Amino acid sequence: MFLQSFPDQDVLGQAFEDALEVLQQHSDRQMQYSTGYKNCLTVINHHHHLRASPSYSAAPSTEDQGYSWRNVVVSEQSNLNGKLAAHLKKLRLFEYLHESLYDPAMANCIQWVDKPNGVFQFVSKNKEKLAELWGERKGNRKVMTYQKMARALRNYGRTGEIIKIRRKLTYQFSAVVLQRLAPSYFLGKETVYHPYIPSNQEYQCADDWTSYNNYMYNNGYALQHAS
DNA sequence: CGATTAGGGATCTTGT
DNA sequence: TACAAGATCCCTAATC
Repeated sequence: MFLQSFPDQDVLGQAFEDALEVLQQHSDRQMQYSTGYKNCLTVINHHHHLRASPSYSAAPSTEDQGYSWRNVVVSEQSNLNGKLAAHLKKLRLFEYLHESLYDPAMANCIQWVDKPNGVFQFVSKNKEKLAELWGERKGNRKVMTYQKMARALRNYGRTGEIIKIRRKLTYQFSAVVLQRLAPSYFLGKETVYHPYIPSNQEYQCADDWTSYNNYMYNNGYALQHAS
């Protein structure tokens, strides 16, 4: 549904260039990123003016009615040569997590469980490291911990950006968030979103959903859903 | 049992 | 000033 309004290659390329320019101009502020790709992705996420507004009224889910698109409206009203502040709105937690999921360097902290459906899982051993980096990115006074980060994550449960999956350290992005942040969105591909439906059957996934996880959770998981 | 993980109320902080 | 989006603190419960 987004395809009609999706920018062509030239426009997208220009968006990347503009994004880089924005980042260079503000490299001393929030944009303390490690790679150019992440920089571009984050900034371009905010180039909503490149898309036609009707896309948003066609949002497929009703669960996110509570989500505020105020910032989107602000972005639509601005342009790259003008109100940069609108594009530099604070990075949000779910954006950071999504970004990390595409960063190979973070694979030891967070990874996809079911990528097409936005299901991801923190790595128990290194989840605190991810939280620390999140805190550093935000420039918090104190060290961010997984416990505090998870508290923010639980708040997403109310607004629907991310919901908790009944599996250890596992969460799922909402369809809207996934569409908004997924790189495939920028490549002009559509993705079909399937809300996570737990079953007693063994979870099958092409990713690293290995015997370790099966060993850890399968039994208890089945029991939980039997009740 | 002890360590993790999960959930949520209350309050504070920061930026718009 | 009001509100958003956490951040922080803290306590309890469930699970491993």
